[in-house]
Amino acid sequence: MASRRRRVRSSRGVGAGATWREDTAVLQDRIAAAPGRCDRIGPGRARPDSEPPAGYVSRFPEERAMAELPKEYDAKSAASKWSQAWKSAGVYTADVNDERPAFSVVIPPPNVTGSLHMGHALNNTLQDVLVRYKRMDGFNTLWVPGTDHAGIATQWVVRRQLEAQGIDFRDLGREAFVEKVWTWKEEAGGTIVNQLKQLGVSCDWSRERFTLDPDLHQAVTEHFVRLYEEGLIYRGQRLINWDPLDQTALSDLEVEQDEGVKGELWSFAYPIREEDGGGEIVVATTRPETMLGDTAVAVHPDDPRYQHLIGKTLKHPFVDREIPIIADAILVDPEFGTGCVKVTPAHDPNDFEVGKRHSLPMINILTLDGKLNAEGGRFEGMDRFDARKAVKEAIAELGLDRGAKEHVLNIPRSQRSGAIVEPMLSTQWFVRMKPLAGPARSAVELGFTRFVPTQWENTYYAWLRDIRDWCISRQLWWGHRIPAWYAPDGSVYVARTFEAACEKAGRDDLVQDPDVLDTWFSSALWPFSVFGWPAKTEDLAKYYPTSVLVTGFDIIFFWVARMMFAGIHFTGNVPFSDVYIHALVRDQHGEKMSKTKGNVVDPLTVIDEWGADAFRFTLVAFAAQGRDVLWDPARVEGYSKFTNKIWNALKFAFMNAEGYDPNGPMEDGPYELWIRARTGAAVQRVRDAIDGYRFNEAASEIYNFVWGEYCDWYIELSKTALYDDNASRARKNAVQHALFSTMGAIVRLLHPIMPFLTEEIWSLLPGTEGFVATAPYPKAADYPVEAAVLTDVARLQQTITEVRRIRGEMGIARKVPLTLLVSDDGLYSSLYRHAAALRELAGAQLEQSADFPKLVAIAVVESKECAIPLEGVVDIAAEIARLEKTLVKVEKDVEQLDKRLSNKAFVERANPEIVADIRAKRDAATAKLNSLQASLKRLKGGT
RNA sequence: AGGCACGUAGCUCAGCGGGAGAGCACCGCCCUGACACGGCGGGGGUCGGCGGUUCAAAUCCGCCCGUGCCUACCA
Repeated sequence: MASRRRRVRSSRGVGAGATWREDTAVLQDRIAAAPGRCDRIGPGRARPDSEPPAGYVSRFPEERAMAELPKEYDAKSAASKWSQAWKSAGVYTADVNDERPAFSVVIPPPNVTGSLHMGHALNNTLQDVLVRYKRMDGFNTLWVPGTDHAGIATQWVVRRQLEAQGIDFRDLGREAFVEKVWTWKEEAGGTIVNQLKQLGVSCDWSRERFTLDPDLHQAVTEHFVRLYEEGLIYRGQRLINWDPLDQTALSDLEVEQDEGVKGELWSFAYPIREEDGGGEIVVATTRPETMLGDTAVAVHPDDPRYQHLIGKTLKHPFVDREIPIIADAILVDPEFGTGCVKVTPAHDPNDFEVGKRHSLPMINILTLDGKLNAEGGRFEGMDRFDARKAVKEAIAELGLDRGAKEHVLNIPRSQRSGAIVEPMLSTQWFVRMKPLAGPARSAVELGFTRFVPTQWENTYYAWLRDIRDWCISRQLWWGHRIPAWYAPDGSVYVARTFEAACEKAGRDDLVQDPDVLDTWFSSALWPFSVFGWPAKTEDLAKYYPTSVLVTGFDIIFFWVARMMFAGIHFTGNVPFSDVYIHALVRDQHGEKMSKTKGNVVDPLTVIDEWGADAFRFTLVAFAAQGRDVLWDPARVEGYSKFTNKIWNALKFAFMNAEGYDPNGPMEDGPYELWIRARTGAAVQRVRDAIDGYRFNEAASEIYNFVWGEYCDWYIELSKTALYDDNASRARKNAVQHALFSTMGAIVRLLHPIMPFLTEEIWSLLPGTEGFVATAPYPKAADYPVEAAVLTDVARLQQTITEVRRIRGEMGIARKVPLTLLVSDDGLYSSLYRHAAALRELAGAQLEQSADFPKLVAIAVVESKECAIPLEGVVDIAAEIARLEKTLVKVEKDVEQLDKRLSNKAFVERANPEIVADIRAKRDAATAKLNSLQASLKRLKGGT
């Protein structure tokens, strides 16, 4: 609630400001003016150097004065500005008539009661990365958002609110209560949706759905009725999981085990009837009160200790009941305890099976709120845990207590309420799962749906293999009412409407089943109910099956598997081609985040502090396949610096943009060719990473390219031309163009991860049109590669690094000018063209000379010696020390490489390319070694 | 009890058959005309242990030890 209010206020604040309305108007005009823009910017074509790229128009610098560029990137104002702009331009509204191939995703609908947590943030950020990428890459892209009505959770929220006002929800009555819930939903249900918007997700909000929407309700009814008609839904008395707090049945999945709880295994004696010879039989239990529902004691048929007792009868100490001693080989393990087991068919799953095998009476001893009922005799009306104590005391009074020992056990609890769940005999609705599980399984086996990472397929198979029938009725008021009606005689009529049921029954005094369906029963239909199924809508035809489902492993059973069988059963199609399973977000120490542990990180706080872009980038960078995300606050801070770095690079481009004419002549130098080729390589790596759902790799590729290549190298190299008064206009123009167009590629590449920053920059870049959100994603083919330039610049980089290392290791200040002497002709002529860069980046003046002075520092570039005269710069001992240090390393290298090459087996059997490669490395290392030794000798000889 | 992951630099994690990597942290030097939310350079790991396969293993296989999770559970 609080965050919702905050958001409303802030957007009003922005709306009242001077700029955003104007911006929006400009953007709208641009969009109107540029239809089909996506197809124009050169995918697959290399740009001739003499021509400006498509999409760049000449309106610079008049419209882009430097004064407009703020000193720092303001994440908050950019976020609200662009959210508004995207919304009013309808950027994320999919057009069903758009002929391009579809890429569609349905959101895992968060609970309508929910508020955004790290899991949501990760899940939706990853979806948004895929969706934005595909939208830019030319697909008719649709991301359907929505929320889930979350039966139990929502009912509780409103129930508690009423209780706070002193109202018992039961007194209100069903209709009034459900009305209250709807009111609550309208007022507060939008919280999580608004929070998602702060993340910057590009959902099509015009298609937002709620699992209780009328047409989705129709889908649920259809689902139920058809399965019933096909005999796949039945009503029956079964042992189910009962939550006495919420007073509803639960499915097996909604029960969690509290593991390793210390308790006791308590033993007591059942007296054997006098007629059967008297004596006693000792049984043990962790739930003493259940003895009130015992209808047998079982022993193993082959157990010699008890064989004579089989068929004899026991006298129940508290209730008027005689119970038989039976033989059951399945239930009883003669090695455990006394080898005798009390049997309570109505309150234990194994005992239930025994009860069926031996036709035992099944006596329910509990009321729906977990108290003892009339079957409890003198214990009637007691709470189950009070009764447990009372039974033990009463047994002791009778002298039948046979002691207790410590015992570690698991306690089943309701996932929602936390209450201890009781197995209870109850009449409920069930889905027969076996016939549905088969196709769901083979659809994955046959590859119609693929799990990423693949390992999750095993989990999926295992669950479907051992699947049990699904209890789908819930004793709640909030949810999809079961479409079943009862006649006064108890007969059942399942139909789509009351009228249809009446027609079937031939009477009109039918009463509808009071129960609602498991929330997941409606979630199972989500991938097609959102498109209007069972109606044959255009959306359904265009966007179903969806392309990918992105979700956490914790709901593979709850949701993924159920969508699979529902989708296959009703549409004949798998609901999605890919299922990308991401991990859980934990804290730095790998602990699951939980309120009780107090280690919860609130995504909204992170967004507030560092901005949505840095937050999203962090999540993506952490999202390695098959690994949990360990949240480290320091990383967000680090990535917020990344946004700053990009912003400053942009500033640099603008500061040096004087005279830039995108349509003017351009004369590319080697660095322009180099950065273009490197851009293409980065584009390919990023695309490959996203295509393979390797999100973290995509993030780090972009990061390394922007920081390590564009900023650290290209910007620095660009200065050689920009600061050169003798450089021609065409030369400078080419550099300016490379600065801007590479930045254009960077923001397009990065947009899926950092939508706001990139949109902001796109709007400032000269010549761009429309939104980056709909600009074409870069293609590697747009960036020509000249291999010679790559090796040439790599050589330069190596040389610069060598000089810098010598400076660093010898403590030579940056200001002290150095001379770099190169003797080798080839190396010299290669470096000669980069003399300016050597001066600018390494502070070294290039000279050719075969005659090195005595006092020099030696740098080896591609096995060729270069020398830096140190006369008057540094003392000789320091250089000797430095060279000796290097020598040790190189000696080790040579030794290792020689060792491998002297291994005949390696030379003969290894891949020849590898062997050649190792030889080359050995030769290079040897050359370096020789050179170092020679230098050392010279230096030492000189003293 | 079964199953699945994971154990790599102080921390968080990439790499998963050819000479050990990133970010942060750490140590030097530098307020160089985009950025000190910065630049340049550097130190640091017998890749959990033991065996095996291979010319070659952090990388594949087996066992063991630790950690986490999932499923099923003994009254």
